[in-house]
Amino acid sequence: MNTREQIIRIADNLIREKGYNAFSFYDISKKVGIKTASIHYHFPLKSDLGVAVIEQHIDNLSTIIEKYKSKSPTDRLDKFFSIYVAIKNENKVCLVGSLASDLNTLDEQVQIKLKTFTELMFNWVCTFLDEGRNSKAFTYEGSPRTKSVMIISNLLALLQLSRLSYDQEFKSVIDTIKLELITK
Amino acid sequence: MNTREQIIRIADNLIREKGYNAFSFYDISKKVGIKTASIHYHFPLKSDLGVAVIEQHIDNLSTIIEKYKSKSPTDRLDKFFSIYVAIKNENKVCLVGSLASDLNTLDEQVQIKLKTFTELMFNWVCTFLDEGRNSKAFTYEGSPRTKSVMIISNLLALLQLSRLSYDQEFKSVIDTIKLELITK
DNA sequence: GTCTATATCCGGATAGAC
DNA sequence: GTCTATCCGGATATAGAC
Repeated sequence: MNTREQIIRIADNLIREKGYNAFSFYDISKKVGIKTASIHYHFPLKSDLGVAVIEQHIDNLSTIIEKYKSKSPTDRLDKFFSIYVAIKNENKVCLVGSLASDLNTLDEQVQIKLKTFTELMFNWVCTFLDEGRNSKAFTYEGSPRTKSVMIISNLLALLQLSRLSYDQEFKSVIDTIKLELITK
Repeated sequence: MNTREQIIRIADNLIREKGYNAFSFYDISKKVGIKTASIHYHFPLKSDLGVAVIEQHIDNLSTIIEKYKSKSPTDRLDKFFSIYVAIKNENKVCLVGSLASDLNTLDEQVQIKLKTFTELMFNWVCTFLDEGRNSKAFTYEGSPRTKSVMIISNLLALLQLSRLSYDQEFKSVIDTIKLELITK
């Protein structure tokens, strides 16, 4: 992994651990082992780094979507859950949840990129919820869009609340979402 | 409203608009019309102000809980929703959602107070969900605790996502939560 | 209770040498 | 591509006058 990629990876972790406005180039410099001025060579502005972090997430999710596009809605749902389980295991929050709270303080480019990423995630979930209902694999009230908002909301907020001592509920929420979708 | 209360009110709004680490004593000083040094007279440390903001929320919620304690579970559910609708109308996020993202950067006293407030909210929702199921007003899968986590998660994250262009879903999510709870 | 003045620190950002 | 050195602005916080 080259320096640029290292910086992105560390920034991503810091954003999801402490928040966008609480992480600094100095934090990164310590972990990468270069000076803050050198980080500016790769990313002139902090917002350039912010954009790059989100683009990395877009790339990763795009790869997952492509890889799972011919799998069953249930498989895609499980993959979706596994993304959040992984974040839970590192005791962080998801990127959207972290940046959404700071939205009004972000540069416009970062806001726009964040909206692109969020749309991608929503469209993916919406698609497999819709297919799943058409194929009778899933049952739920409301439109696929509304249901996707509800499920993504559950996972996003659950990560935030987990750090506030609602740890033990994480698994049961996922189980209940699946139960509601599949049994009825 | 005295100066101290004004400061708390403005800080609350700034936290839910920009995030804890993005608001400053200077922001408040402009709105109150006093200098930053004067704010330190009322709240020596920023964390003292943070604690006071949360305590204000605890007081407000306690009043609501008391006022609604003999009302029906459905009435209490509607009151619960109305809290988030009000926040939505001011285009902000809720206190817990805002502070949860920055949790690891908050002083211990602020973290502890935030946990107290979150517990109060959860216990309230949990109580009327439980009573509602016992009285056959509500039907749902899972424990009252799990369901309360799911519903609070929906609202908390919905406020965050609303600012990212999922505005039009706000009402339909609330409608769907009610539909799922009440019809089946 | 509010002010002026100031201390101190931290963070983003730039210039220019190597 | 990384360094040293530096600038600048912003933020918390304190001292002491009024």
